[in-house]
Amino acid sequence: MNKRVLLIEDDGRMQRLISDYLTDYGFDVTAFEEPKAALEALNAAPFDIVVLDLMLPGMDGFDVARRIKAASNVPVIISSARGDIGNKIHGYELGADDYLAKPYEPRELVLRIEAVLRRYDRGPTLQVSDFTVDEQNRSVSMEGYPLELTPVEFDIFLYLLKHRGGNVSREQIVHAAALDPETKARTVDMHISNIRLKIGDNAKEPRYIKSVWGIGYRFIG
Amino acid sequence: MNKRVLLIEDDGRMQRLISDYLTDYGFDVTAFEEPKAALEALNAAPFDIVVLDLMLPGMDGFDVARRIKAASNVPVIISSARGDIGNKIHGYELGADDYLAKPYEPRELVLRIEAVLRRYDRGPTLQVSDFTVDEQNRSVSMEGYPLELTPVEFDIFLYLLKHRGGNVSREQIVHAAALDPETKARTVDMHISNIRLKIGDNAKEPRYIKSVWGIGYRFIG
DNA sequence: GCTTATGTGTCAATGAAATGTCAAGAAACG
DNA sequence: CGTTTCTTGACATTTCATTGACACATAAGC
Repeated sequence: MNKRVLLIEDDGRMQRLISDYLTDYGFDVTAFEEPKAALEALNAAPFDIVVLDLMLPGMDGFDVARRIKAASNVPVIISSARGDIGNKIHGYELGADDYLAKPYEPRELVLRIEAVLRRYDRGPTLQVSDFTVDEQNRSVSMEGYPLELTPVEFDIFLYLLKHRGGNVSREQIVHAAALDPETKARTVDMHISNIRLKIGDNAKEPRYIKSVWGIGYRFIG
Repeated sequence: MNKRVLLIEDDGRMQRLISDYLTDYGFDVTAFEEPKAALEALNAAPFDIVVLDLMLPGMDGFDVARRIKAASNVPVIISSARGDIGNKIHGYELGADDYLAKPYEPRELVLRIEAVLRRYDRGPTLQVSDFTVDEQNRSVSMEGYPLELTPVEFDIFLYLLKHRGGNVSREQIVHAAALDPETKARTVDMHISNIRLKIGDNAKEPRYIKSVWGIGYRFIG
């Protein structure tokens, strides 16, 4: 099954060139000049990846990228005029998965697309201690066996893993899991308690999540 | 305070290029061609991030990465020859915080470094005598081994370290640890006593915290 | 040197505060 | 609706902070 590419590019000549090239390399390409139409298409049918040209008419390119990322978690590759460093930074902040400066070789685009898709197929797995985390899929496994963490538990656990070795306050945890800032300390403790249950840890002799009195918690690898 | 980057790269031309570029962007760069020397430097002084080139002489790059991660929880960005996907996966499994395929734009490296550092957001670490203090994390380690100080003990110890060589009164300590101003002298003594226990010091022949009769205490480095 | 007043070290008891977990209910989800 | 997830109060438990008590150390005066 060919991968489906959504191409948003206003220059007709360029669009045809890229489109043909990608098709030759076995992609199914759907191209739009209008970002609005592209967004509708994205809602109507799933795509595997979006290639977005930032120089677009009628709508700010960043806005398009933001909408795409808000609507789905499809990977996005942004292209724009060479040397536009501000855009480059902005692109990454928007969560673009790769960035390509114009003019570029079509072959380069193919490589980037393949690289990004590979990353997505098996999301960048974070490996810490006995745990493997696929951030894209929001899944965690422990020594190969999947853990069933709730959304909040996942966010908290991921935050702890990323700060392994360091102390993490309850405030940080509340923020990391996007909880109501007014959330009580006991709530965080409860989530930790539940996580500990699921990973077979206990508070008194922790193998993974240690309580730090007066501070919060710490993941010990 | 500039972020400190430890660069491990065996190609001299490349090393100079990257080094200069990072310096321009406000990083303090220490570069090594030999991984062994780099590991020693890492033990001697704290770095905020390590940039490691996998193609290294005399030692397997993976082994270096493993040792770095084993020795400290400093973030690591790995770079290696393009398309070496096996390495890429392997890199992530080692706990590398990001991966960069060669050849890459120096600017790209800067972006990745900033992204990783943002994720880590470590407070600056204070290094005094045998102790390393992360003020932000409120954690202390002694010769690499973590100390378990209570909140008040931490505040007091930090204050002593910051005033190493100088005398510190009980009143100052009470103030520094945000204790009730009415707190009795004996309370401060007790905290000092407990701290001394935890750092293996004793009152009579102090190696770290010396009592100054009639005045208070002094940290002797 | 001896005495005395005062400072310091640490034990042990107490009270204060943080944490672990239960269980009940509220909120989100399908 | 029924189920899952999230939140929070309640209570037990743990850990910490404080302080008096008393031994010991130090400085100053005689």
